[in-house]
Amino acid sequence: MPDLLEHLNPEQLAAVTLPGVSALILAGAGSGKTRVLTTRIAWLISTGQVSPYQILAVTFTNKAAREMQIRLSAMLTHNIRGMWIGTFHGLCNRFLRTHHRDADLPALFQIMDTQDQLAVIKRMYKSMNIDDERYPARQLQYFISGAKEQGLRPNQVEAFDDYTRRQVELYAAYEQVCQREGVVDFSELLLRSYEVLARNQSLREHYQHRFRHILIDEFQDTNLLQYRWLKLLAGKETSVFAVGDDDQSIYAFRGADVGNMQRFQQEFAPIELIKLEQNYRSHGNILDAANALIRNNQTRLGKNLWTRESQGDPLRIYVAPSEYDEALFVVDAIKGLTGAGVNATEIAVLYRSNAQSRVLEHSLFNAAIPYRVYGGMRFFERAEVKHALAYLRLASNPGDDGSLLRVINFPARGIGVRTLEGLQAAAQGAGVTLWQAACSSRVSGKAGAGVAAFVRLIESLGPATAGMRLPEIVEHVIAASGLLEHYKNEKEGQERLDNLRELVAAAELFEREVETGAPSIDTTGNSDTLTAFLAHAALEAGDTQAAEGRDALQLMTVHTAKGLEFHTVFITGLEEGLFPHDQSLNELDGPEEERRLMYVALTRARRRLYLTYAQSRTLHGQFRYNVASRFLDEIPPPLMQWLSPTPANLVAESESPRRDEAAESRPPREIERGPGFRIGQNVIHAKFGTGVIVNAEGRGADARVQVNFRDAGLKWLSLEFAKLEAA
DNA sequence: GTATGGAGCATGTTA
DNA sequence: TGCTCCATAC
Repeated sequence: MPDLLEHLNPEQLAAVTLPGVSALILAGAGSGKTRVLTTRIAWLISTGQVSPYQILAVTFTNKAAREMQIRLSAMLTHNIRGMWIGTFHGLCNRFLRTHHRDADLPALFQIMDTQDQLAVIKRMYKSMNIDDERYPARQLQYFISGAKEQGLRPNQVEAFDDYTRRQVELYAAYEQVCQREGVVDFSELLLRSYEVLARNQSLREHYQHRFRHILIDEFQDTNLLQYRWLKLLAGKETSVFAVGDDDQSIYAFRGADVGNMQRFQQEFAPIELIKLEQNYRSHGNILDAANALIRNNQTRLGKNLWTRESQGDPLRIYVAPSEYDEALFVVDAIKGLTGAGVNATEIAVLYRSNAQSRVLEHSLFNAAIPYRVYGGMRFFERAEVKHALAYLRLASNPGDDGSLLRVINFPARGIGVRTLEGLQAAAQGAGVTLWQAACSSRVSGKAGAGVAAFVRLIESLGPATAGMRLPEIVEHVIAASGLLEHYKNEKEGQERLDNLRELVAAAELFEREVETGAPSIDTTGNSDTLTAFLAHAALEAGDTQAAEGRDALQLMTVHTAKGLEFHTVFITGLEEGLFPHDQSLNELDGPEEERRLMYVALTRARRRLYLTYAQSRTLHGQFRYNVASRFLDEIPPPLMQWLSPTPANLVAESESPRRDEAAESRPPREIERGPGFRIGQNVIHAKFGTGVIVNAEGRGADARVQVNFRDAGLKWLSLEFAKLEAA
């Protein structure tokens, strides 16, 4: 058991073994945050201070929750099933399933994702004759989520103008629809749990007494409602252990409130404050650059990362004339790196906005470099998967109008717009759900036959699948609904069929995890595995893209890269207007949030960091010239090595001569190692023949030259491996 | 019920 | 520039 605490540095050890008080752990990037969190839990349990049952550990992403569980089960021999560990939404789901009566929800309530939520709003607009131009559905969706994340119900939202008053009315109407249909959106999970706890004293005291330790990951990302939820759960005896990094707060735009860190210090006082500043990830130059950059922010609690590692390479800066040249540079550099033995999965190309990936992808494709792009459509969000899930949801809760509308005529059953309008009118008139209206529908003719067939189909699903295992149920529903047949007959249906098969596989995996009691799967309070699976599908939307090959290069936005690390990182598009982004500059705290974003980007790299920008770029069909990002000016020049001087920075250098170290930041005219190699030098290569050196980078073992061969064209060669001879 | 085209539009994103 | 959404036409 003491070996749990081995290899912890003094600050980590202090944090892990804090006696039962509340604490704020300021954990810098790469400082072993997850390790501290999980080791503390393991320490609390293995020293017998608490049982797993008394611990609540909450994260933002399923991935983080899973990682915690995996690490914990490696550290402990205890059964941790009784522990509450998961995402805010997952835990609230568990809570509401158990206390659905107190929460005034049906036992089989369904969870809507953002797509479903938008569909509900649009449907409501139609029945209320709302002008979508004046009150865009998307905007109302933000309005509702925003209000809920502040903990506000319609009657609590302050409205000083007619427009807002109308939005509040629509918010109220939306709530009625959801309540009638037994569906909840993501923020409702939290708000509803919060309200149950706030209103029900005995329940609240039960949980406050139960949870002796509450641990929160990524505390800087919490919103106001999450903060208040935690505060309600924490009793007098509870110690709250909040881990976060204000410098990595990059989600203010979706409601995260760094102010929670100050709030926590005041309202949970007295608390312990521990800073984890030793970084175990990056070389010194990378950290120095990150520290120097973030020092430009005014509002921060203050931290300075340091490392025992060597300084390492300087940051490599490349200025490209256009985004195409930027992409070509990245491709060349990657070829060099993988050629020198760096695994492609250990290389990440980061950008500020998704639109930038296209040019990069194009060049990578042409160069036949396998890559993987993060972001975009996720597995459980695909249309065919959602169709299948809609049938499953109807089997368990036919009152779910959204699911009914999605599939009542898919595959086509001859139920057209007019029939549907009739059904909707009947439902509205009688104040019932569409399903009830459909059951008592007396539509005649073909449409009537279609509706009747649909009703019979849904009604048959329950009895037909009784006693089946989850994957069999899913398989049955896919076939009985006609989805299978439909996609088989569709020309481009193969991929959709594959996804449906994948859904059966997902059900299989899910069932296995339920049986083996994997703590990530939670069936507490669920009446059956199907309901749990449907909640799982909504709460964990799955991966964004199937892995394309094993050794694929990683492409993603800086936001997506948070929490990850790579041997080599390229930060591209470092231009004013792009990074920092134009639109952020008008926002309150926008510029500082952009800088934190850059800080996150820099600290992803372990060994090697490339910063690139394009002097010109076409964005949204608009060609424009750009100046270098301010962030490049905020990194001390001695830490940087310019791989391609631009006239601009040559001028700058002659105007203000820099210290001696600045010599490193100029492109190397002489290439160390290999006698007398220079740019412009003619060389001979055993395989490629004769050529001329046109570019060079790196020193020592890293030194590489770009040679334009007469026959073989442009090639990057590592001086260490390639046998080059002067001609 | 599906195909086509034009208008409008364009940060970041977890559950 | 490229997509998403909606209206219109078949």
